[in-house]
Amino acid sequence: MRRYDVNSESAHWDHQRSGFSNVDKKAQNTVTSMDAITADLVAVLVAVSDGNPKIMTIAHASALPSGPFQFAHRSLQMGLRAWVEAQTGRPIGYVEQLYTFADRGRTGDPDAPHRISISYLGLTREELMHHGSEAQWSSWYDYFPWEDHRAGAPALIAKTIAPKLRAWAKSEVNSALQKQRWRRAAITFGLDSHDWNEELALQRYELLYEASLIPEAVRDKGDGEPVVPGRAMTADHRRILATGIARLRAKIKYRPVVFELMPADFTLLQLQRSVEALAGRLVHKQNFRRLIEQQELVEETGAIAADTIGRPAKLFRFRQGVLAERAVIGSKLPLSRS
Amino acid sequence: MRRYDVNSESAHWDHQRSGFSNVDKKAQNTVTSMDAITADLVAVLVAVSDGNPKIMTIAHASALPSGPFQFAHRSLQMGLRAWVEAQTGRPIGYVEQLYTFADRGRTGDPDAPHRISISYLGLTREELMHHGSEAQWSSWYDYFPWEDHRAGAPALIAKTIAPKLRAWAKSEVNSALQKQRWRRAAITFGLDSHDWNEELALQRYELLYEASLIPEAVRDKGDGEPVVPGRAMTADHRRILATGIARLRAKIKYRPVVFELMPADFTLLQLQRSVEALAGRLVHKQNFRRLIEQQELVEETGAIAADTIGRPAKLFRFRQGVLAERAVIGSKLPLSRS
DNA sequence: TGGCTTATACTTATCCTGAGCATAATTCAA
DNA sequence: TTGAATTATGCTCAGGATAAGTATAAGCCA
Repeated sequence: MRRYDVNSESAHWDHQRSGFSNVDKKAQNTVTSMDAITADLVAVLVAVSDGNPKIMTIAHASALPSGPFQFAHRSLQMGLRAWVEAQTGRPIGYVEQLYTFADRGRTGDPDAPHRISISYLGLTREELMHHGSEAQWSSWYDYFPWEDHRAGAPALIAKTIAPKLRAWAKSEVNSALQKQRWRRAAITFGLDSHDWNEELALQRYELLYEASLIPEAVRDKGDGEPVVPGRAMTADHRRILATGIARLRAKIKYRPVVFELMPADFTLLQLQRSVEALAGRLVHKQNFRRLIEQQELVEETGAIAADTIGRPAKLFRFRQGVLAERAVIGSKLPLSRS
Repeated sequence: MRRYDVNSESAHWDHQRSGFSNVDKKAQNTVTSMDAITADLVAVLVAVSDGNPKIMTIAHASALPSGPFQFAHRSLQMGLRAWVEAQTGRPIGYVEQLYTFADRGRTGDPDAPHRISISYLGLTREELMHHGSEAQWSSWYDYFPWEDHRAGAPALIAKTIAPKLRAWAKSEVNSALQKQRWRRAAITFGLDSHDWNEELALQRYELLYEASLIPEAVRDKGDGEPVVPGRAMTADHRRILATGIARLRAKIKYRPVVFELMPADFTLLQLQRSVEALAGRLVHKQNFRRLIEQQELVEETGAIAADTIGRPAKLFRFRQGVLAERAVIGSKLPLSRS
């Protein structure tokens, strides 16, 4: 049974054996040409500005910032931090590891040496960046136009994606698998009375890749035709970005990470707009406020927002205390006392 | 501000710069002696039997199964799958990546070549294993005796851990940091009116390591005295195990992964016992059943459990359908319709 | 001033959760 | 054979969280 998970590699389910055994562990401290690999650190560095989610890109917005993990780095995360600081001139607050990829199939060349990509999600404020390098901010919806549902489901889903996926499903001869293909499409893209689930960003990308509807698939597999809009990236960077988006969308629901993207003072509407930008959908204003306040995530600064339209809003700041208080995560087990 | 997260590396917060830049990406396809590293795959392979959580270990239960990632492997996950199949004689169902570590500080030798550990969590049924190799099953509470709260908080927390952590906090001269140390101890170990949170397994291990109360810390750092019971492991394997435990404890709450550990047919009590074994705490029986049934995770087989004490229980099986239906994860955002 | 915009308070029905009571169906030992 | 022990299962009940909306406040601008 194939599984889809935010964290899953595309797991081909063949059962080939290899000579891999845990017994011969002794002689592995020497780097042989067979085992030697290189590791890249890849960053999904996120900011929000003007109510849009941005990511840092390089090479004319065609790649995520990445660089080799080097001997000088004491640890992976420090390697990444050092690199981001060199880019931005400032330390970033929040960094978490995303996923480690090593899929030769994705690079085209089957004889290529193993190259591992260790990807990270980083959150920062755009204001902290100094420009001028080849690095720039790009909206992540440039790469995933089907992910922005703030103004309703984008037209391209009904117009392009759904029909193409239906055709892709139909092209499978086995009728059970055919049904399964369409079911998967319907679930991930919210078709056929299924609700849209913003957390499935990675699954959607994987599906479009499998159906050969995006440039990366055509490039890697040599078949199909890229018909779905959205800017591609080098190597599997767009896949890594999808992983980051999915992770962040899941995380903002149970951890106060949005504040990493906010200025020190903000109104509740600004906060809401940031959340909406990340989630790609709108939230209920009054209930959003109730949620924020009841969780005691913020406190009033006393000041009032200037130069606004409509009734001026109070300014809030993040209550630093919660980071220490809240190791507590929501338990969904019906615990017993005794 | 230091953060604690299930996924965080122990992040030393110094701001050293390095020569790491994303500009010199071109010449990186050749493996130089500086950049060359080796990658190990490490598996936290979990089963439940006799109501206890087991992990597969090697080397007389002192290490997690691990082996080098080799050229023959098409992808990381396939390398791991191949390896586990060779060990168990059967494919495993559920595999997910845990974390990638590369912390030289933990190996003792500061000049050691970079060695990356890519760890995975795998779930299986003990019955599927063939024995006879150096591999064996061990209860994970042998390594983390303070994690089992099924019979109430273990005595060693109040008797040994809490006093030692208090002393560790006191040994800090800066009074603010001193307070912070104790606060952290209290939160992670459920002291001072804080509730026990079973998901903080990794944070607890990290704390004991920092406080030099376990053998690994003494081995790596050369100070302190290991006073807390619990079997140690080679390298940072116990840390990886803690990561796996934390991940699994979090995951059983929102994904139906427990069933990977169950036989085909089971009673609801058996299911409950498995969850309790993993979570390390007891759950409310009636509410647990309501939760399971309301989510339509299981269906009756029609049969009835034999050879039991008390009223015989119906047998259930996992409804395979849910894996296809439930891409849906709980949304905690107050979404709006319009 | 009236209309537009945003902020914020409050209401209402519904669902979910924690906690426990009550009863059913067995085994086992006196 | 009876009752204690043990497990299974049905049901209730209160409180809190959630979804959805109504109502009012406080600014701007034409």
